[in-house]
Amino acid sequence: MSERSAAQHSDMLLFLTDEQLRQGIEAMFFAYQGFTADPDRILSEIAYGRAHHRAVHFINRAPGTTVNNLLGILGVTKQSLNRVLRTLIEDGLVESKVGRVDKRERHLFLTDAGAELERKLSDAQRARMRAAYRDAGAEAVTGFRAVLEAMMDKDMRRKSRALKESST
Amino acid sequence: MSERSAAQHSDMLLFLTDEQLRQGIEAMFFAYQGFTADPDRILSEIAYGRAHHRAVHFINRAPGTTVNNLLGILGVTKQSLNRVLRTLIEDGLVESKVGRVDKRERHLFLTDAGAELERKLSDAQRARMRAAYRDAGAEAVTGFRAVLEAMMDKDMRRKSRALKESST
DNA sequence: GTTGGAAAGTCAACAAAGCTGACATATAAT
DNA sequence: ATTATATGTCAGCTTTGTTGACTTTCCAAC
Repeated sequence: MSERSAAQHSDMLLFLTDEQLRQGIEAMFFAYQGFTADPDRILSEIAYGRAHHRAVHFINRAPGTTVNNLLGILGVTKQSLNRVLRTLIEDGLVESKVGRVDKRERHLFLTDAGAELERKLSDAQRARMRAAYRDAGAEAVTGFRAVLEAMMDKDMRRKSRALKESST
Repeated sequence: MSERSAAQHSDMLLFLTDEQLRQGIEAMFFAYQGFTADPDRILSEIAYGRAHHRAVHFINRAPGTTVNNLLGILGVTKQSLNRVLRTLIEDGLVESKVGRVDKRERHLFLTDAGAELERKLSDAQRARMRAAYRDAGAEAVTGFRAVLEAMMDKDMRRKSRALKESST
């Protein structure tokens, strides 16, 4: 291996040094704080938490989804989800309809009020995401998405893709 | 504006559509699950949680840091951090030394056992990050980092940079 | 030099949201 | 008929966040 190609080689792998990886880990941590900060502010005003946000987000994204399906996406237990869902239904933000083909299933929908909350939360979150995307540029966004995809667990990647495809 | 440049223009801005932004938001959510999955598994075996991981991580990163400084980095209340710190000190993973110049301050250090846990956790997390970086490639990593930076709150970006510089 | 406020840290009590386990009900599948 | 699945619920526990009250220490104004 010539000196030149050795240098290129180490250049190419510089981003895999422990220090670079540590910085990536910290960036992920700090960025996630920012990512949730705006919705969290809105939620705290109405005595809801992040768990409510997640439920509302994915019900909006896949209207009519079943409880079981939502469980898989969120990666929590049914007891935990149920508590959140119960308050959302009581407060008239989510509607639960018995399945027509399989009556054991409950299909979840946002009410108008639920859709309004979803919009408010996701407007705030998208605004930050949009600003970040714009600052970083289109190419950076492609890279961002590629790394995030590669960081997911395999089954989460599947779920993420299923959601993307369902919304085309 | 010619048709061609109009097309280019809309191409360039395609990544700012609501649908693209939503996908970015979901990717961030799913990726964060993966990001924390491996350390979480290790932590659950020893009856610790994510909060312990974060404390140990940043004490390792900035040995001798004060409680107050750590508070700012983690973005939690001092009472919340104190509980975690107390168990870590009791279990002999962290050492708290009264400040010499200002005796109100406590300076935090990892013991050997603490450093060992930190290594175990961060090895697992870095392995995933390394795999993601390798899959996505060096260019993607640059983009990834740029978007994350842009997504942080301003003061978090400052703290993140301070940490990076301190470790050179 | 004393004192009064600010800063750092600790203790207590509470809340959100995760978890396990046990059990009920309705429906579907065999 | 029996068994399996989807959902909901109760009880109780854990982690990790919160606020409020308190101690110790420092510093600056008087």
